[in-house]
Amino acid sequence: MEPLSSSCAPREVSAGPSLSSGPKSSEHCPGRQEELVLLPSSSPPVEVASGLSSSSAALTVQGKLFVDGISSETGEALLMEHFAEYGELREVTVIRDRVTGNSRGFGFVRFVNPDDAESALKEAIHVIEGKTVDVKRAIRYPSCHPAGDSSSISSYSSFNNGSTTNPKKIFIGGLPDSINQHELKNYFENFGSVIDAVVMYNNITRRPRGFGFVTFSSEDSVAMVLKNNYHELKGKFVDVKVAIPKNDNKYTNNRNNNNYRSSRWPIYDTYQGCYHATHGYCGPGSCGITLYGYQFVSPSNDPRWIPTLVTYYPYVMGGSGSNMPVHDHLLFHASDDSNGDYCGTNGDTLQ
DNA sequence: GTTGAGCGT
Repeated sequence: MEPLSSSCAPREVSAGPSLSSGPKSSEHCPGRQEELVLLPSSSPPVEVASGLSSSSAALTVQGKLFVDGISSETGEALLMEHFAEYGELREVTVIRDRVTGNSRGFGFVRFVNPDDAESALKEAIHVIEGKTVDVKRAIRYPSCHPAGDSSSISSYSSFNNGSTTNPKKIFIGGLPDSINQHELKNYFENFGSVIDAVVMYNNITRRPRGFGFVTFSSEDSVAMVLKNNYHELKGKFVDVKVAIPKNDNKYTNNRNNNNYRSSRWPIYDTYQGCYHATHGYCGPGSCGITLYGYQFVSPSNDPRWIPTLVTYYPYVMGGSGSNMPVHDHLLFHASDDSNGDYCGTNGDTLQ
């Protein structure tokens, strides 16, 4: 039997003819070109665009949106009718099963003017034929991956392009079953512009699995979110942490052993840092401190420091302090030195 | 118990 439709047909990503990606970093995907369209440097001052400068923008096709969850009855005409409200379209496609011709429940629209796509993305909710659909930037997956290895794809859409600092994505555990992604998004938009919000379901039972993810356009939002120890959604306290990059071997190796959940200091842990309106976030990682599980104390003479509880990963905590000994539960005092360094450092008081 | 599904021609 010949496979009728390979789910993994080799897809060549054809680089655009004249894409000058500039000095943008592409460390998130070693060995790959930044072949996809980047937002112009003169992007309009919309928060969504600016927040995507280093991550999602590199994976998206300008002006193109992925529309998921459309009804099986929804064809190109209805898709077009819906999205034409935002601007002129250059492409509208409903993806169908090659054999049966049935809609696979998603499609693509591409706007002539990418700004129109941004407008559509800003819409809180899209309803087509009475069905709430999920509208996101279309992502071009760079190539096919062997079964079981989706690591390089996942490193695109999650975390922060492989960057080990300043995460933009949070994990929310203990979600009430009744919550949907729009409610999740609404809540977290109190902390900044949300690029994506998902509630995870069991694929077979369709039951909610009790957790989800929210991706912000700015890491500052994550800091703000984590500043609160408690978040209440639909009457239930939920648990918010920095998302572990999925399929990242650095984590999954450990995730599969007992340390992941049972050890005192698992692969990641929570520490206390500070957030300051002017100086920004401060804690291990930004201060070069390799300690974790300690308390970070803000300068008493500057009330603008806000304590913040942050989940972080030990391996992230390198930098200038990577040769420091590792201790538990140490008390640091932040200092305001002549360099304007408000962070706790080697020279700070240990108690 | 609370770490991921999903995107083609």
